[in-house]
Amino acid sequence: MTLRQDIHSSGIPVPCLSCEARRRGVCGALEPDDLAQLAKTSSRHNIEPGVELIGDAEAVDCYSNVLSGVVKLTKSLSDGRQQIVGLQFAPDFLGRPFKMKSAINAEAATAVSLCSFPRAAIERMMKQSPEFVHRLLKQALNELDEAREWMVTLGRKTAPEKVASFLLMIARNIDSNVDPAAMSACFELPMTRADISDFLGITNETVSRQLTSLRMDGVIRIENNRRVTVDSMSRLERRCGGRGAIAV
Amino acid sequence: MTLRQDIHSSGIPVPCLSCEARRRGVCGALEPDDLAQLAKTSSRHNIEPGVELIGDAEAVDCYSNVLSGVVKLTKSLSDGRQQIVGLQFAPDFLGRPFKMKSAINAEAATAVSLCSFPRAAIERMMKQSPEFVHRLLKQALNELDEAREWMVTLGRKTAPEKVASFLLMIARNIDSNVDPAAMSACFELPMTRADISDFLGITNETVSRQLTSLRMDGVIRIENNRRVTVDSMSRLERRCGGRGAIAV
DNA sequence: CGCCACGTTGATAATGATCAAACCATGTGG
DNA sequence: CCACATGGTTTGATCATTATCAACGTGGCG
Repeated sequence: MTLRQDIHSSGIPVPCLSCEARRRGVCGALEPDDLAQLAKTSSRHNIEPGVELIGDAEAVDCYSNVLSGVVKLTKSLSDGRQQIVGLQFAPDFLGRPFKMKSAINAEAATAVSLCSFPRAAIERMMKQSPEFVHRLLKQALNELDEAREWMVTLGRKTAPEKVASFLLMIARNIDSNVDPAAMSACFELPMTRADISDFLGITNETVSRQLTSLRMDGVIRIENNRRVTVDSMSRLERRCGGRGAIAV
Repeated sequence: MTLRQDIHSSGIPVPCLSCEARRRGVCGALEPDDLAQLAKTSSRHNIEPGVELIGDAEAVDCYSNVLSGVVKLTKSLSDGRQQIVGLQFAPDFLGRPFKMKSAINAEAATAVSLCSFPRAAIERMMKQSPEFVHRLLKQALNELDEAREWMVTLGRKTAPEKVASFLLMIARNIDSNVDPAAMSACFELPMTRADISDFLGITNETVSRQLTSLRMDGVIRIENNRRVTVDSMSRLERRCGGRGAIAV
């Protein structure tokens, strides 16, 4: 009864109540009315690792919130060389407004759950809720910052620095319960060595070598290929190359 | 007479009348009233090459439209390694909404003219004009696409491919009067070899070698270090590595 | 004139790619 | 249960690309 009343008074659709996308994602911009309208057309999906979500040069007919898991965004050259140009974690918004065709490929790196909306529903929401567009802008600018951060890594860091930077980034994104100042962290890598190499612009052999090098030096422990423990975050940080921004 | 009436009825501020930012930039989103309001606080500046526009970790107190020239956005590691993470041409919007401090450095690569607005004016415009936010989103997404395109270049292309890709990008951006299908193009490089190397994640020596290699092969001519003529666009394209997107 | 910043060219070294083989965990069918 | 295939991973040997170091050219400018 209390529950029903809560729902009634707040007007927030039940599946949205505990959704991360409402707390930190784009849905946080929406009034209960808008949210209810959007929720009517939404659908949840559980995706297996490796499944392609958006094909390159494919028409985009839906947008999604990432609720859990990791999605990798890739671009490929015609001779097969591939580059991962972004990773999306919950509660990121997946999809490219204003473009009919996607120029990138989205694929589930881990098991992923999505909350998907038809294209038209998102477009309507963009028309009727300025705050929603505002949120989309914020997310786009964050992704832009991240992309540029990785451009520095791709263009100017050595292989050891690249791998260290990658581990640090994953540690900070995957395990949100680990606070940034923590001494150590333990987590599952969300992708294979080959994926990591496509992310860092190096070969999987080099990734492997750098990981064993970090292991030999006692910076990390590798439990079973995927599971990694960082014993000393500060030592890992020191291997990421110079600080991103020049100290003031 | 007809002209005066146009101006009067449209109510567009005089300096904005022939401004590229109104035709293709963010100001195109604004109604005459908004435009007039914004124009009151705007100021134009001519900047010399090499002048820093936004310092890393510096408070951002104004936003600008690029009216002419090229602005380079850079990020640096503390040991001096530098990466150019973006180039802005007219009529791009310069500045990072929602953040007090810039994480990147903006510097005039060529002579640049700007139309600048105080921070508060832009924030007000974002509140009162949803269409303006809409445009900012579009620009941010375009910059994101470009950044990701360059991630592929940085991570997966060889030095010769990088230099060819760079020339192609410049040819397409600088000389907007050259239609994309043109056979040849002639333009001024907007930056030094060192800048180009910071953009491509290679050394200036390598840039130089690849340029002479292209010159030897008759793909380009180098008039005087800065001035370049591409004799055959198609041959240049063929040296950029596989097509960005896999053909359908 | 000679300085200075930028650019080119050459010789050598190092980083990371490539090729190849072995390894390991996992799942499958005899 | 074990042989065996499979995909991902590790490790080693060798090679290629590109960085580094150094010298020289060139054009503008006090």
